[in-house]
Amino acid sequence: MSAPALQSLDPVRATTHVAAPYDLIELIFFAYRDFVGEADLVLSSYGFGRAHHRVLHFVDRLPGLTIAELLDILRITKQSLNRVLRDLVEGGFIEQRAGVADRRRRLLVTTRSGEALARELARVQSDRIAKALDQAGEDTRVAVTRFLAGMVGEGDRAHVLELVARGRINGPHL
Amino acid sequence: MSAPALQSLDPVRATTHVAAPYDLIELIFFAYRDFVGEADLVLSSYGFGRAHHRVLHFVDRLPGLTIAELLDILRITKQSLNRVLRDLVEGGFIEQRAGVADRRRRLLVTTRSGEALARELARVQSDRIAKALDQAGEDTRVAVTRFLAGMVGEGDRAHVLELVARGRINGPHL
DNA sequence: GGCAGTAAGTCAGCATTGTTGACATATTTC
DNA sequence: GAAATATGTCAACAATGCTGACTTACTGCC
Repeated sequence: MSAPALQSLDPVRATTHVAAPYDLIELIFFAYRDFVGEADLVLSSYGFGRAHHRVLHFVDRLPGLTIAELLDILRITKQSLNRVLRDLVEGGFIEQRAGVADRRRRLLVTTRSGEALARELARVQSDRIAKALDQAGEDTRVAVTRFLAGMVGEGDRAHVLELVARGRINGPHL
Repeated sequence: MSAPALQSLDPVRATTHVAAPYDLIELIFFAYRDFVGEADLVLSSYGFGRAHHRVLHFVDRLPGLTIAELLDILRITKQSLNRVLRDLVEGGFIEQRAGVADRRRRLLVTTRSGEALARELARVQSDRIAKALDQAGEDTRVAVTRFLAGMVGEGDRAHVLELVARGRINGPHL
């Protein structure tokens, strides 16, 4: 926090407040609407929805992911997860393997076609992000990355950053 | 686009690609999940959901909004909108007035309690944004605003920016 | 004045994706 | 062997999208 006490000492701001970032609240809505909307179009041609996308994405990025870890990432119930996971497995996009150390665990991995779909979806989203970063100018990427990380709940932030880094280690996927 | 042709001329990048921004794809997911999740908690104590929030928010920000404009913002069908709008009207959070020039139009405005709820929800989201901006350092706000605007579909961007500006004109709401 | 077009409301039914609760199975750990 | 753990499954329900069809009220225009 950068010197919050200054605010009440500043005569101009003493009786007023910092304007609430309504522009950002609204831009987050519109940006997210269009960001996921474009992927939805691709997904619907496969008979899948947004929930399938999330599962496929994280399995592609974190091969060997378990059900428990996925539930923790998505914050949904296992019944909801199982419904979409079943579609993906039956469609030949995801495979399950028994864990090595613990055979109760199901390690999830993408098949060739699952990987292809995940990458296709990531490409349309990456293109949109790349254009937005490009238009926004220098240093934007670092600022945006920090901002988004700061938007994640404090208790979960370290875990999220670790997951994102884990995904990166698996390579740029290109 | 900053000199995309350079990429194929750069010997280091000639056979490879720019790494896809997987970190940003994932951070957008986690940031949005927690951003709306916190508001959902408040909403559920009123028996409302995310869809009610969106309607209430934009009506509070753009008093006198018509059904047609709201449908264009939310990109849902009038049947979906009507379901949640009816809840908000019956709950005494939104009022409808006949249009002045065109009496077919319903001008939507928040009641006192509707305004209070809208502001309460905006406050928790503003607080999260303010903290994230603060942690991310100087110049972040401009960069993030530009980035988010760039994420909006090109065809809709001018309209979105106009709406956001229109909302701002109504005052800082504090 | 009457008629076409427009803004909005409504009914019915359905899909996706979230929820609870209860219970089953396989495996590990103690 | 018993308890705990990881996962799967059945059933029912809620929120929020959708399509299609039809109504009502009002405006604009010939």
